[in-house]
Amino acid sequence: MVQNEPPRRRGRPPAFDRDEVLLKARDAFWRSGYAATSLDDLAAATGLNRPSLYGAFGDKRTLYLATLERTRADMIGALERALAAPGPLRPLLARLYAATVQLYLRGDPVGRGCFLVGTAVTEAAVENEVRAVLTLSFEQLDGAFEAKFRTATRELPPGTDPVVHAKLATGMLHTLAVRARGGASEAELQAVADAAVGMICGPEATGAKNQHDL
Amino acid sequence: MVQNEPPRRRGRPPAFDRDEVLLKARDAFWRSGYAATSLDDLAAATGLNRPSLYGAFGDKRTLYLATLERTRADMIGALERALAAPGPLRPLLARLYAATVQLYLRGDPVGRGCFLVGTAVTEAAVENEVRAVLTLSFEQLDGAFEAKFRTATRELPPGTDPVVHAKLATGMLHTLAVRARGGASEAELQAVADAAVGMICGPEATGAKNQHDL
DNA sequence: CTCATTCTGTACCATTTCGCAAAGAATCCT
DNA sequence: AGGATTCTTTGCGAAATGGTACAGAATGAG
Repeated sequence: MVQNEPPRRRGRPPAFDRDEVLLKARDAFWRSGYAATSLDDLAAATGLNRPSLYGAFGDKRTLYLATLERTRADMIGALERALAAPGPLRPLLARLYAATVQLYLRGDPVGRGCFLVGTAVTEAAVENEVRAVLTLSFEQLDGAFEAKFRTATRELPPGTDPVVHAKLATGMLHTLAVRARGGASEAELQAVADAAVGMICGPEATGAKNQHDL
Repeated sequence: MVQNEPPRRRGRPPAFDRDEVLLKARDAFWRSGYAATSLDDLAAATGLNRPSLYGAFGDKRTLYLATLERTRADMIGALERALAAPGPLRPLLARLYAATVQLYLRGDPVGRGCFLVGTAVTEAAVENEVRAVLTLSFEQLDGAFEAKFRTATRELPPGTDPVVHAKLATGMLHTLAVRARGGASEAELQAVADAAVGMICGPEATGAKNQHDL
């Protein structure tokens, strides 16, 4: 599928790895948001100077859209991989949310949360293309949870609607993202993550085989 | 309590109402976010020119903090009023979330969501004072829900922990805010709101008096 | 080797942005 | 009325910002 023969460009070869630069640019946006990140910031963060950056990715807005789209794809991929893991649902979700907490906690001096929620949500009200990425990512998050829940109805509270339940599961990711960027501690975030798992799977069965006994 | 005798300032009286200006400035920030809103935008939105704005509220950052703090106070006030309304819990929460949906849908061309989530979350990673307001507002949201849930345990699923449940209830506000700014339709948001109420109060009892029967 | 091609780096430009100085206008105090 | 005080307005200026022109460097083609 993939062409392992890179088609030998003509002139001087780029001195940077396009993918690395994209991720470093994303980090810069992630810290301060789109509007507050200048081209100088991006140049410093990536190691390229402005004209090279411009030549490789176009203007600031286009570069930002590229980081957004890249992140959306990464995120959905990671979620689908996590949801496809074997084993019962409850620990699977516990791992998923715990990993999310760890991701959102990264940053200095405070957790940066989710790149999309932390930067694109602000721009979305004004920038249609940003909003489109956001919309798509939310649909895909909801969709991935929904598909998983359809195949795991026996591990969910009886009468659960997978569509509705999926929106709750995505919502828990949203609140984790927002809280992390608000400076919540690891303990707080983990408490929310635990609450999310309990809410989705129902109260843990401790001894009694029917979880709906008092 | 309140001094109804306004203490007669000395010189030329201001030609604007401070509160109105603050709300108009908030609207400007609400649309485009903090960093993307220039002083000229603020001047145009409020009707004041830059030096007047500066004289009345200090620099852009201080003005933004004032709008943030004002919004936090308004929001908590509205939430506590809604939670203090008489009557059973389920319709109370339904009204609360439905009103939130309507608020978050306002905006053009797309719902602006929550002012705090839509603008402060981005800045919070870098601006300590912004983060402080955000932290406080989240604590107060959690706290208000928790207090209500403590007095309404009989209307919640058995074994519910008010502290944990409150975080879920706040989380539903977060996802509504984020989704609204992502362009979600009224129907989508209302579906999330309904899901939130169902999640918090447990499955609706239809006919059977015990909601835990199948 | 020479030339075309592509990337890099310096320098530059136009615009925007924040902030302020200073003069003019409206009100209060005496 | 006259001065003190506070707000408004015009206009300025320093800095930052996004973007680009152009010369130089590194590579492939012939």
